[in-house]
Amino acid sequence: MDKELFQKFVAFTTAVHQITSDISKDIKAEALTPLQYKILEYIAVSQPVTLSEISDCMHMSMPNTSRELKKLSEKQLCDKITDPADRRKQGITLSPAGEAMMNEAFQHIAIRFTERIGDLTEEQRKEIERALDLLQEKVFY
Amino acid sequence: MDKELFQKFVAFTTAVHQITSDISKDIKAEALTPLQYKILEYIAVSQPVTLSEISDCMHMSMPNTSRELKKLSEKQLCDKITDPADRRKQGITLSPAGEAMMNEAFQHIAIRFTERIGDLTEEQRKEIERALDLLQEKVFY
DNA sequence: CTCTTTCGTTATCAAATGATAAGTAAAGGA
DNA sequence: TCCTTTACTTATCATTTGATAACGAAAGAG
Repeated sequence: MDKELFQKFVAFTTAVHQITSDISKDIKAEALTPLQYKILEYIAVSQPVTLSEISDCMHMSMPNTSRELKKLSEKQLCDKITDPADRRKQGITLSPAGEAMMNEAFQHIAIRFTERIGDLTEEQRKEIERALDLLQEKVFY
Repeated sequence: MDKELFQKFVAFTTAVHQITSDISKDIKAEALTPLQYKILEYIAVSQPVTLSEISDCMHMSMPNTSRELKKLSEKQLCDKITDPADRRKQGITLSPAGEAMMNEAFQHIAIRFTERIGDLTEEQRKEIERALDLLQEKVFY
């Protein structure tokens, strides 16, 4: 019953949400809804992905997932490749245009991130890296 | 241009979003929309708060903020108190019922958090606490 | 070859959220 | 006093997102 630790956890996750939302606020590029952007982000880091996986991880129903993915395909931002081993499944990847868009988005985020930690020493960055590793391994796995 | 650090940052924030969303998935209690829940969460940690502050921090327009807050008031989950020093302003707080609801929500989250870190030693928890403090101070401030 | 299950689609409807225009009331300055 | 700005409200409309029913096509089991 680590009450203090839990409170820090809550405050921390709140701060992470706040900062990432600030940092990527006006990013959601050309003609993308917030949901669509999030889906692209997910595809970008988990490529290749199946529709069911997106549906599970993002807590959305298959029909809605299918609809949004269709829109993304129509915008030429992602590709669907039917799995030859099981033709019901589709491997979804970013298209070259999708990669380009996400790279640009990540670059904007990278710039703001750099501003944020700009005045830290090399030693402090190492510390931060260790902290990130630790938390990701023990808490956010 | 700390590329590796930035990549860890992205992976980390993604993981935090993923885990917090998993952890608080089926929480959004009785007759609350996701937005309304987030607003309550914000009020809970920043009490008392003005409408403009909510509007700013949550990146929503004043009219929409006003509308959602009206709904929350009608549900008796928060109170508005006109600032006697400037009667245009309203200090918004959780009502007793709102406090109760958020406490319950936080307890559910606390339980899942405890499950998550249940098998760690006291020493490891101290480490985690230090890591949270460090990151919050240097990165997510 | 049926039967069932898995993976995905299409269509449709309802609810939540975003955007904008117009208005009120208090505060503050000239 | 009059004018401007700030804080918030009300009303309205468009878009996004969520939920559900019904369907198709491939895979796997018996």
